[in-house]
Amino acid sequence: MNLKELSQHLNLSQTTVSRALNGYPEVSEATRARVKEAALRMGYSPNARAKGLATGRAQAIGHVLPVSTQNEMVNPVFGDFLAGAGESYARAGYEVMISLADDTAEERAYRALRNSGNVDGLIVHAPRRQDPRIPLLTELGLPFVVHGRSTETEIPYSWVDTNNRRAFRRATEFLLDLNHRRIALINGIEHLDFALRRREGYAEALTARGLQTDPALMCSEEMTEIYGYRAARRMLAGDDPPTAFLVSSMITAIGVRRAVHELGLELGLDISVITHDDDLGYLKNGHDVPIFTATRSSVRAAGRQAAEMLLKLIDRPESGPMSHRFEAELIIGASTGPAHERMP
Amino acid sequence: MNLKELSQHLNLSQTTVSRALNGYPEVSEATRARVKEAALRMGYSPNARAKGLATGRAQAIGHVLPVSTQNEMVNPVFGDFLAGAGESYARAGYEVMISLADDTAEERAYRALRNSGNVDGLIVHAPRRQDPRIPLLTELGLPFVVHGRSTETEIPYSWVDTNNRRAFRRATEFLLDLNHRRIALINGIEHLDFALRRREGYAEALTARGLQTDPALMCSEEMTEIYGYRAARRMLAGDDPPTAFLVSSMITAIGVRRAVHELGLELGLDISVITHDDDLGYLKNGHDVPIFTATRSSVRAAGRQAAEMLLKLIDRPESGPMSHRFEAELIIGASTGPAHERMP
DNA sequence: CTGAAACGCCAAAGCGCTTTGGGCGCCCTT
DNA sequence: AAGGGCGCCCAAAGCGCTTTGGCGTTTCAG
Repeated sequence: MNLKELSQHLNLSQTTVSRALNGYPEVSEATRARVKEAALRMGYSPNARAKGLATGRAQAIGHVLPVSTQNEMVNPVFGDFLAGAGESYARAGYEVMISLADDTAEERAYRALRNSGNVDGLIVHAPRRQDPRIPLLTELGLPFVVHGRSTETEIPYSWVDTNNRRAFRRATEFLLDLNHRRIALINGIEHLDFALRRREGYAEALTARGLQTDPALMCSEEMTEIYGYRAARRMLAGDDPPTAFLVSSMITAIGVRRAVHELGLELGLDISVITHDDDLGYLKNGHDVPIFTATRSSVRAAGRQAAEMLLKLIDRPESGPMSHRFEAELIIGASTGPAHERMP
Repeated sequence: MNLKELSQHLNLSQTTVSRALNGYPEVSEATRARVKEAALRMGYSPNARAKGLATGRAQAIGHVLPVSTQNEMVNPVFGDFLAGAGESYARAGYEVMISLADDTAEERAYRALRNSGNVDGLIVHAPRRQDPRIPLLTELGLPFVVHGRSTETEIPYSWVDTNNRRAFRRATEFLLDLNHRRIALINGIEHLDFALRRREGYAEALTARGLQTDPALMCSEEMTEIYGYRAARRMLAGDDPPTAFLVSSMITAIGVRRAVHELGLELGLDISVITHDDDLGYLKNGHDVPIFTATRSSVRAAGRQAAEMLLKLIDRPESGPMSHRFEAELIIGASTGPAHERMP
């Protein structure tokens, strides 16, 4: 059932049927009702490609997930981000298109995506420092919102981000206030911008108290459970081990906890842990008593915000680069406590 | 840059340029080379919508994630499934389109998706018992592959699934062999088919040994960490508590472990736990020694398989309903041990 | 040397929709 | 009674691509 058939069935022109369906005023309410009823009854719904060709809009948003060869995993945070964004998209009648972009042919992929006309705008995930995608997309004139930011990118762009630096500075200060001096940082991959900022916040807090960062207490990898486990085991086995860990994700913190338990130590008593908490649907940080002391910032809310922003940007591109920064909340849980000496 | 411009630039017709680019034989290799070179140099890439209109194929696959109002979370397994499927899609030049389908207007949503022409086929996630989407999609003539199966659906359809029943039967038998008699089942939502089958496997194993299922030892909810924690706490606090848990996901098992530890009990010693393990990228079940005894089946592999199947089905629909069943592997980890009495 | 087949290319129609630029009645005004 | 305005509707062009049918030129067998 297409427009032509529907219009023939109604003895109306395609024009009139199209206008009736799309709410244009040039058609009487009587025929509009008649058309709508018939469309519903006969199960008519428009061909999105044809509509897109004619209007020049795809009614779809692209999400580009960088999947490099070393970094094959899809960030578990993505699902929640999408769930948040999806609400806004659905309300505005937009679809979601996912591109798993191999980062070897990045530029060509983005150019092709623009030319394809498949999307009206996109969300850029996992920005790096000086991310080349930002100037590229700006040049291509494709509206986009970055989830995160890109240090050392001079040109203006739209973004939604958490104040990662401040969150990790605060968390570090909290541990310092509890008299911890050997604080380890189990960070995400540091060519990603958020991880960089977290390290900076951590380092700032230490320096402000006259402490040095210790390379032996810092590591940077993909945020898996195993990574947290191994890093904690390794560091705790060293001489002059840390008394506290600052961890980049709940999943990784769970690995740290496993290592701590295996060594017969107790969280919050022998070893303190603060983690960042994205407030994922399937991994809530406790209900009444939080499991971990954490810097919490809902990735779902970020998704919602980014989507709203992008839709606005598509609607009125001149409304210029926008940005929104979420402040993370410091949640005090049972995984932190005052530092004290460990038995050797 | 579109076809017309490119062809004018080359002093060729659109026909010839199109054929040159798409590998048709009616054009000499000399001009083909010339055309390809120019296309590359001038950054030409086709408009997917126009191409789709003309060919009737969208070169895109839809993934429909049911997002009901109670069940707002996106299954964390989805990312890995997509990563697996994405490899196949990319190789065949297909894009991915996500629909977060509200299950209230399911039928209309699927009809509209078909009419929209946005996808050539789709993957159905989270099938339920007697899932109405299967007859609907069959009637619509849209190729699809179900990730999972649908009990009590009579018409044939294509699917990729894990042998959930057998996996949970084996796991239960393993616990029974270790002399456990009070075995709890912390299941996923049982209106989803996979959870149903798991419960059946569990019940079968018990009945085969002359044991009864005990409603107090069975529960069914969304597979979050908190759920595992609460269920385990509640059951362990009851009189005649379980000595073993059979858990539906790693995340939930982590919640169970947390509860067990909080009660001062030790996994594998006081309490045994077997979990299903989807082999997620960010949550590997150990490296040398598995954390949990588990029934493992890679959801990524399932994604790859489902994608291959769907692409084949799109290519030759008459190649009929296909199916592939993965057998889960029973991994023996440190979370299980012989049953013995607990101090009251 | 001729006719047919093969080759290399082109013009134009068509995919399903939107949108421009009218056109035809009818009512209201003057 | 004529003119203007408005409400309602239509025909046709166009979005960027593929594909059908055809046309001139070579090539090669008979």
